[in-house]
Amino acid sequence: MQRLTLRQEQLLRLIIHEYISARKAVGSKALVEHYQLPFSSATIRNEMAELERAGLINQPHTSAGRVPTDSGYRYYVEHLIGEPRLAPSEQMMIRHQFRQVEAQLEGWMQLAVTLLARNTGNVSVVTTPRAKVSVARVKHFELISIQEHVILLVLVTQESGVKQSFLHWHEEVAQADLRLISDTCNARFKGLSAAEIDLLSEDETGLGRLVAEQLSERLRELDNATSLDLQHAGLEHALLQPEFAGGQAAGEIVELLGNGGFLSALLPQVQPDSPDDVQVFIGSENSADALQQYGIVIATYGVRREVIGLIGVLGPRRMPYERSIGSVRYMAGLMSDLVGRFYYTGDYAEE
Amino acid sequence: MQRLTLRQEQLLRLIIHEYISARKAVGSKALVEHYQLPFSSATIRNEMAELERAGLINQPHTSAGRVPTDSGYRYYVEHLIGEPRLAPSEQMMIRHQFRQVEAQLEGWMQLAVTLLARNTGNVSVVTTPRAKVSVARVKHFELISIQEHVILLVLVTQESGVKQSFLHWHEEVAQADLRLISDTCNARFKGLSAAEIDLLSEDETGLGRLVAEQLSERLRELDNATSLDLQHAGLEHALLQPEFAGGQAAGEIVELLGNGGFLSALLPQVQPDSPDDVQVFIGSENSADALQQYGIVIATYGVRREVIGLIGVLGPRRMPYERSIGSVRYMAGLMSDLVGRFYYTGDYAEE
DNA sequence: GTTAGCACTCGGCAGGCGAGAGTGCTAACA
DNA sequence: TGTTAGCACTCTCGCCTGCCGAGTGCTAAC
Repeated sequence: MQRLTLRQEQLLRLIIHEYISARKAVGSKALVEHYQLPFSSATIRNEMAELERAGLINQPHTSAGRVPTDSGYRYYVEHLIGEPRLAPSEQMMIRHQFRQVEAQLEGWMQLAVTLLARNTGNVSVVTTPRAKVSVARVKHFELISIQEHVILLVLVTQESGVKQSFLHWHEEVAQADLRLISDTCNARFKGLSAAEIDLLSEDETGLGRLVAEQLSERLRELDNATSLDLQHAGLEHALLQPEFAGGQAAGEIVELLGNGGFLSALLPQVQPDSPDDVQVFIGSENSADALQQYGIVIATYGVRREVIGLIGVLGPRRMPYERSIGSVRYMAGLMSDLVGRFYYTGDYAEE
Repeated sequence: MQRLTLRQEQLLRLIIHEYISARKAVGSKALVEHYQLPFSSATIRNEMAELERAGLINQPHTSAGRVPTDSGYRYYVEHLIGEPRLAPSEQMMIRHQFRQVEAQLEGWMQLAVTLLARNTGNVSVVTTPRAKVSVARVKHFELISIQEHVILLVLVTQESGVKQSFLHWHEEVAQADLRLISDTCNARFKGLSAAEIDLLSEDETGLGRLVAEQLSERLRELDNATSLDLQHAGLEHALLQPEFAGGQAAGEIVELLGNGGFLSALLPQVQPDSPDDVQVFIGSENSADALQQYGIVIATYGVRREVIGLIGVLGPRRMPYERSIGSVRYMAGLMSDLVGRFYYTGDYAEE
């Protein structure tokens, strides 16, 4: 696509801004008045005709105003907004809020997704960061007596995954005895994968066998954890958008977010290797049918190439891309930072 | 309120059923035709006038059909549906699904809320069961090395609560050393509450002090856990109801469920001491303003009087009460059963 | 290159109208 | 006494119609 003239670009920008905030097709006259342009509406009309020929805007019907097309938004995102950053004051406010919260992953995710939704006025989503390696192996586990018949098993894998589960056993076992069992089993199973434990577990008897079975089961859960779990916030923003106000569309977006449909539609098109870099998908640019009516601003976060999560914003195609991109970029960077410390370095207290 | 005649009761039942399924005001003629009543529409009209005088139904406007009032639904729930039970085949199907899932609380809650939503065609909610005792005390904890600077702390309280958190420490500590530390600290802190640990922690140094601080923090979190956390499912059902289809109402219900507003509005009016017994709140019967437009069917579940959770259904006033009450009662019983075994007895495998 | 003017298009809205559903009342009937 | 048929009346809803205004493209003049 060839580059537009400066005036055309500014015009496109104005059309998009106006359409985003007023959510109805924008006409030449209204545009001139509202922004006090130094041209008459007729001139604007000529330019608009040009933009329409270029496929960047179109009219829903004759004698209506113009509405940006997907390519129009694309041009805007590529050429007209540069690399938006959050204002320093906003960055400070966000960092401040993160300092208030417990230094734990769930808290960070919860806070990030909430702030992002509030900041962009749209639905925002975040996934847990996941290691990319595929076969989980035992690093260490502990057994803790909870109640008469209930034992807690805590498993840590070599990839720093943590998993806990409850064992039920027919008789009470003292904590000291649990320790003996866990010591021998730890020695035996250290470094093994689910399949390898299965081979050994047949030789085990009694509680040891139950432990082996549980370990194997948990490891397999980690292995099969293709389903990154998705958290979202700000759903109410989307429901207030006229695009999704009808019961039909509202139901669709809720289902999309609720049952994993969103992730499985989104994942194939996300480049996992552009850390902290924001990717934008506008309407028909989405490969999955289910996403055709949305605009998506998403980034990966994590540590180097080892653990990767997603964080981003989901909204109607008519979305404040500039602000969204800035916010998502900042949030992804912040989350990468936090997860990095969390996985690899010392205390978070002094910031 | 005085009792109605048999025919009036049947009529009320029909009106409610018809209104629930067809969701528009029901008229005398349509009723006679649809259910092939052995009376003419004129007779039905007379009876309807009587029901209206009793305040059980009313007309939205002259020459419209009749719509049940809150008192109408109340009469229906009290006198016309008895003690609905789920069909045995449905019970079996549900139990079967529970057998497929990991024997853990989160899994059960997730499954229960999903099934309940599907079964009733409405939004369903569930909270974690919480012990009613107020001060948490250490029973046992373990320290597990995760990575160079990261240690996992798993805490079990005397009330069988489990809490985990990550510690960051400036140097690597071998698992064996962690065990030494945890042994001495366990001996020292066993049976203590947050406040009591705070007193001792000043004498501690090094890692022991960090552990003490963390333990105290986690215990306080358990103490202050007034905010039962709420899970919900089936939101899409509500959004498809015409009552909530507008963006306005849709936004309200999402916010209600999303930020704790629902629980804080509901809790004051729920009787906590009627275990497994279903409570119904219809429209204006709800004490909180925010709930006036909803019908709520809710039950407590848990173990004796010690741990109590909520499970139930939220929908428009026009809600299938009979089916909802049956489903909620069954689910609450099932959850009580599961939680009971989980906290107090042996294996769940054989059902 | 810009602008004023003009004829034209079309969505949205208000108003009028008729159909249909529903009601209460009255009088007749079993 | 309870039930029913008939009737006059009311009100909503959907449909049509005509008008208003916003917006457009084109042309001619500056």
